[in-house]
Amino acid sequence: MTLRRIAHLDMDAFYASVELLRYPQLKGLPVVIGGGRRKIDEDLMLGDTSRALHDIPVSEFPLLRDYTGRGVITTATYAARQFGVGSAMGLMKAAKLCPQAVLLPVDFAQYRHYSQRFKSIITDIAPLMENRGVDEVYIDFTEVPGGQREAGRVLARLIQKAIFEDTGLTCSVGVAPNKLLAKMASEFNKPNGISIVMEEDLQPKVWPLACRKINGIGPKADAKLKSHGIETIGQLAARNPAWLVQTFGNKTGAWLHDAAWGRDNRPVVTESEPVSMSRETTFDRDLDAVRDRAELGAVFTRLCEQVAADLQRKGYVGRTIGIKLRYADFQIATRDHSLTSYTADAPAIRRAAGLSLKRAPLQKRLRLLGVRVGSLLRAEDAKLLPTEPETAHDRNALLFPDD
DNA sequence: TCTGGGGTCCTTTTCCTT
DNA sequence: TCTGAAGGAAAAGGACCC
Repeated sequence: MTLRRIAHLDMDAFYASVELLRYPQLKGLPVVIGGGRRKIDEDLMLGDTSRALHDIPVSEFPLLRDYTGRGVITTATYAARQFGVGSAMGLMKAAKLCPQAVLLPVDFAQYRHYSQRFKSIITDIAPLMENRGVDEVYIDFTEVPGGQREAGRVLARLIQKAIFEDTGLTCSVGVAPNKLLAKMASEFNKPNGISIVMEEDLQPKVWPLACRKINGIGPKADAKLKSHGIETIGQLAARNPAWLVQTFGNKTGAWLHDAAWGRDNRPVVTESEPVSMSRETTFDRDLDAVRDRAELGAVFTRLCEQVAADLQRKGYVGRTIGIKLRYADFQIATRDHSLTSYTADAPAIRRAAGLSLKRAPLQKRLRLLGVRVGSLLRAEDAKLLPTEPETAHDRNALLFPDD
């Protein structure tokens, strides 16, 4: 009998593990990987190619105590977590808790490299794989030879072993009848574990868990559930679906009910097209739209150039150009503007983004500025479309001088 | 000294057209 | 010509995830 068997594979402490492959001398020390400002890169003597990375003495690594500026922790090693520092914490706050921690810059190129490696190992064994970011995937075991043995445990073990032998990295795998349960299962046995969940495990294994463990229930939904006395998934499952729909809306209500009963028929999707691309940056200090006009204009232009370059490199064009502002008080405003034709051209994006920016409130000081291009189309598909000339109005829409 | 960056998806509001 | 309903697209905001 073929049962639907879906696996969720999650790399264990991915960023930190990759860094420790490069810098084994840091093993066991508190290490924090930081929300990257260039200063950390300058501090770390990566430019010195005369010696191997593993020969850099621990004493030469930058420390959290020496860091000044904005940013958050992306990952902290277990040794660092002992001091109470963890993901999403401000670096300045973390420096108080654990000043002696080594601070490494986020190195996405490196993580992407290892990401591609472990994913290609997986698809060699099981071709139906869905990407969920750098360190996570779903895999459809159902039709893979051996995918049914021990309800998926044998194949999960094989994949784990193949990844470890090639990269030295460990991962945790959950195998279940669907993505929802597989995602939960992969957390049951961390690190380097395998967890098998069957339909009949719902009540004993899943219902006692907090609602927050359902992928898709975040802090807001969890607080609302709690306000109605719903703490566990079992308590959620016990609620009348009509009441859930009435309280949370049509879509969310029905979804909450299904999720609590372990029902999910989403397929494993092997490829998908991007919907938008964006670039954003947090300033070293909050900027004033008037007084810091020149600086803002320069950053604005750079963001447009970056997102245009991203589009061109990946072969996409878009027609909805938007901006995002985060004010000093952390309020967010977005504005966007749809063009009549598709573009990946930096000046065109800059003009359209300028139109959007003109419509946003600029009284409060700004903490972050972002530029986004949406309604994407593959560049070669867009060539087939008729084009309309831009209007003079669009052309004259410069808010900030171009440097 | 709080709180990054890059995404997706959903809901609500607004605006335009019929 | 005015008004209102209905529906779709675009815009804005928010929740959530890695």
